[in-house]
Amino acid sequence: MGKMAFQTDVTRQRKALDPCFEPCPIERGMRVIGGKWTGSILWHLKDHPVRFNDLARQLGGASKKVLNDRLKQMEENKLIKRKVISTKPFAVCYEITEFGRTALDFLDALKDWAIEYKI
Amino acid sequence: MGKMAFQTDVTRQRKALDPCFEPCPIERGMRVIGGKWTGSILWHLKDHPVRFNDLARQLGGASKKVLNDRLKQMEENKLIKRKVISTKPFAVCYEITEFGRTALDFLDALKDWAIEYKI
DNA sequence: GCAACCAGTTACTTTTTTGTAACCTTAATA
DNA sequence: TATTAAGGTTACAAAAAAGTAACTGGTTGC
Repeated sequence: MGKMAFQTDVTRQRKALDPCFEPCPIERGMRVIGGKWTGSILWHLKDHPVRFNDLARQLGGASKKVLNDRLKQMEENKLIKRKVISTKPFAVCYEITEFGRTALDFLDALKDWAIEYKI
Repeated sequence: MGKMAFQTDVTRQRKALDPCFEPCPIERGMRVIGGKWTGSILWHLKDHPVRFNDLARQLGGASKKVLNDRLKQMEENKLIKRKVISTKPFAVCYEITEFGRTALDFLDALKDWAIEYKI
């Protein structure tokens, strides 16, 4: 109770003493892992690398453009890595990085939560 | 290896056998908890109910409209509850629900993750 | 030769989300 | 009496995200 930064009595309010002007860690984390498809993509890569068109097929709803945008953003954020696995028949795969793996625990928790509460 | 739903040999690809046409649990969960400000709002309510304008001040960056939109959406999703605590001087507060509380563990994990990896 | 597959890219439109500013009613304060 | 605060709402503009469809260029199989 003593740690409250403002009064919450009904009749009178003080100004908040500690507004968070910059996004807090939860907000920043969400911007990395919370984008549409981001979690799903990471989840699909957890067991083995996956190739672009396979990913597109597995993520039924995402267009190539959106998928490509998201993959690039995730590579920038070091969650995944793009690898050219063959040049003569040109082939690419995407694999999860060690850093990407650090997010799997809580994606797993999110998955369980969504299932448990029928979201 | 035997559980793979498609071949990943370099030269020839089969169709993916199990595309997820509807969003998977991770995706659905993100749509509930992953919206901009959603996590932060829930976090600010975890210790005690907070009033509308206090929330607006604490979340420095969010406008009243955006905050209001998000609060309504969160109430629809049963994460929070709006309570009129006084009518003569009209006063309202928002409090986290039991269901909302079930998301706190995972938000906590996200917060630690964001801090640990300097996101 | 022709079609199909790979891994995208490009241009464009549509939709969704966010932000801005003004306005509203009631109540209390200076 | 004028101002401020609470808890919003409204109309509108701007920006961001998402979707569509066509197209590329190389390779391989029929």
